[in-house]
Amino acid sequence: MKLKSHLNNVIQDAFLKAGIEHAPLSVSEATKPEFGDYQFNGAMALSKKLGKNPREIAQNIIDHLDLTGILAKAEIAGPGFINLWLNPLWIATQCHTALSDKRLGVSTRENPIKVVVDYSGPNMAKQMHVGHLRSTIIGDTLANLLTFLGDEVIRQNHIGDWGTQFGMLIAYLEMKDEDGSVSLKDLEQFYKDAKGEFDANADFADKAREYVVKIQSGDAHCLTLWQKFIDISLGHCEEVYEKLGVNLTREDVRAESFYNEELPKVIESLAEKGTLQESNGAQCVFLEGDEIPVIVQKGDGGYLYATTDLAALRYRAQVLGAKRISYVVDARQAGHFKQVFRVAKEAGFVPEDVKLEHIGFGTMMDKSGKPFKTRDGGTVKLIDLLDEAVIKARETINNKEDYSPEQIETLAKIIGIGAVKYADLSINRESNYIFNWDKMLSFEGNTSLYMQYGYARIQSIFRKFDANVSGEIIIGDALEHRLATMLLRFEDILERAAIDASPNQITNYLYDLVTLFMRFYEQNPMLKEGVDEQTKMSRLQLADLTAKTIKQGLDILGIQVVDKL
RNA sequence: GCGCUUGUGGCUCAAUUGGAUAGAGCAUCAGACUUCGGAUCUGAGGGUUAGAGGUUCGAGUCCUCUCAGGCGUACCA
Repeated sequence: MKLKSHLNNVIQDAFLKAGIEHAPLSVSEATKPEFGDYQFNGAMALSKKLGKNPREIAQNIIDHLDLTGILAKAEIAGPGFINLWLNPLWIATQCHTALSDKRLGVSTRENPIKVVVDYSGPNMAKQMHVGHLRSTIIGDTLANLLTFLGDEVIRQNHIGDWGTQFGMLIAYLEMKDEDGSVSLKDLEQFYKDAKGEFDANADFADKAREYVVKIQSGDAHCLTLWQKFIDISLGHCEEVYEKLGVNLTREDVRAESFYNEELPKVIESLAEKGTLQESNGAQCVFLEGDEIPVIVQKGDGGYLYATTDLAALRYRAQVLGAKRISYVVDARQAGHFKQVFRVAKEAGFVPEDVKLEHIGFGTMMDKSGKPFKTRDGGTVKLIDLLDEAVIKARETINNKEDYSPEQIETLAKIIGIGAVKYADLSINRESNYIFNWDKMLSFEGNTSLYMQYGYARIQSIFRKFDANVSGEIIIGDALEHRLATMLLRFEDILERAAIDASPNQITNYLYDLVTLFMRFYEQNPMLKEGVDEQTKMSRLQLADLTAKTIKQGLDILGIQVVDKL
């Protein structure tokens, strides 16, 4: 239900009838219940243009407003606000329709586009650490969201599988263990050991350097070893994705090395366009207004990540045909992407109409506000963090005696992983955020557990009711009115979140929805004595739609629900 | 130095992108029918939105300056 769009049409219609010529202006949600459901503030904005006082304009609009369909009432307030009340009958009908729809009334795009979402991007030389968490879950949510709305989403996992450190790693792999599966169990340690050997053993260091050259020149033996190393390392990542419930597969992997043979061509193309300049031995693109150039080829002939990113941009725009390319990468790389995007457009690698965006995010901090580290200052492995989340979740539910150990385990995973993801997704993407176990695993406040509790509570009602729900939805009081309206806002919220790539708009909505439902639940009994049949059926349907909306919303965030907590 | 970015109750975060009296949750205090799941709900106190100017009908939001923090600043990714 594109609620706002419907309301805007009504307003626009009134514009026409009132003889106001102006580009469409949008309604917004009312800031308070006393001010109705929606408000239109355009009269004030029009005041200067039309040379009339805003209240007069507002009155003119109201006089021509259709109050027979969506709207029930409109009032002028303050300097020229128009407060709008939705028609309860209309709301009820829409909720009823949404309930019978698998997509809860959310339409699919009329004009879907191809969108590349680049996220996660772990380095194969090391185990995934907390630094990859945000990219992985924000990116996955964005991909889920756009898929749900109907876009053709192409997930791209730009893994780091190339570079000098791989010479060292595969040389060590060969020396240490033919099979590889044993010694790679702990990649972090493997890396440290290899580095240790590199520093201590001159022969080994030579061999490592030799291997770098060999891989890059396509030596079959070295490439086989390298491939083996990547396979195992990627396997570790997939274990993490599995635990996280993230929808990334091998098919989504387009590694750095995938673009290798494109790199010289990128340089060539830039040279042809005449944008390339040599500076201190390196090949650079100087952008107007930027002091620092984009270096695309080092003095020694090697390529840099800007080169790879340019190749990837060209591939995504020209081969994959993407119209929107979103990079979910740490905010600190804003400068890099700004430059690379400009170069890509100016060089014609990416057509003008393709939207390039860097979806930046802040750093994860500990309780004291410092970057998240282990006690001894090392990076926290993602897998350890997730395991700890499950353990902590288990502690919060260990007083449940009617569950089997298996059920507890399943529940702990859903709660623990959900908490980690929700905590991250529920804060503004661009700011740093404080990682706090106690807060994220709480039943209170804006947490996944509170949403899951709300959902389970509704399921409990239906377990008890255990019959078919039928009949109409009747908006009986102000709370039902608000709840029903909130439910109809779902699509608008998703749409907004998709445009801004900001999952926290979804979590904010879900939190408001669940809070509202809890109040409704306290005040509007369904199965208690003395509730007439019609009211019962109506309220049950509102509860049902609430539960389905929570479930769908969390599903987009990659978080599961359970019928019983 | 230059550039980007952040600053909102004691703490953690919102604020529909310029709208009405800046909202939640923790924490504190006070309440709720022998509970459709009390893992809940209701209420109270707590704010000069870092500071100073400006733009306009209207500013937490936009502009300028100041203060304080974070990050980035050519051959790592």
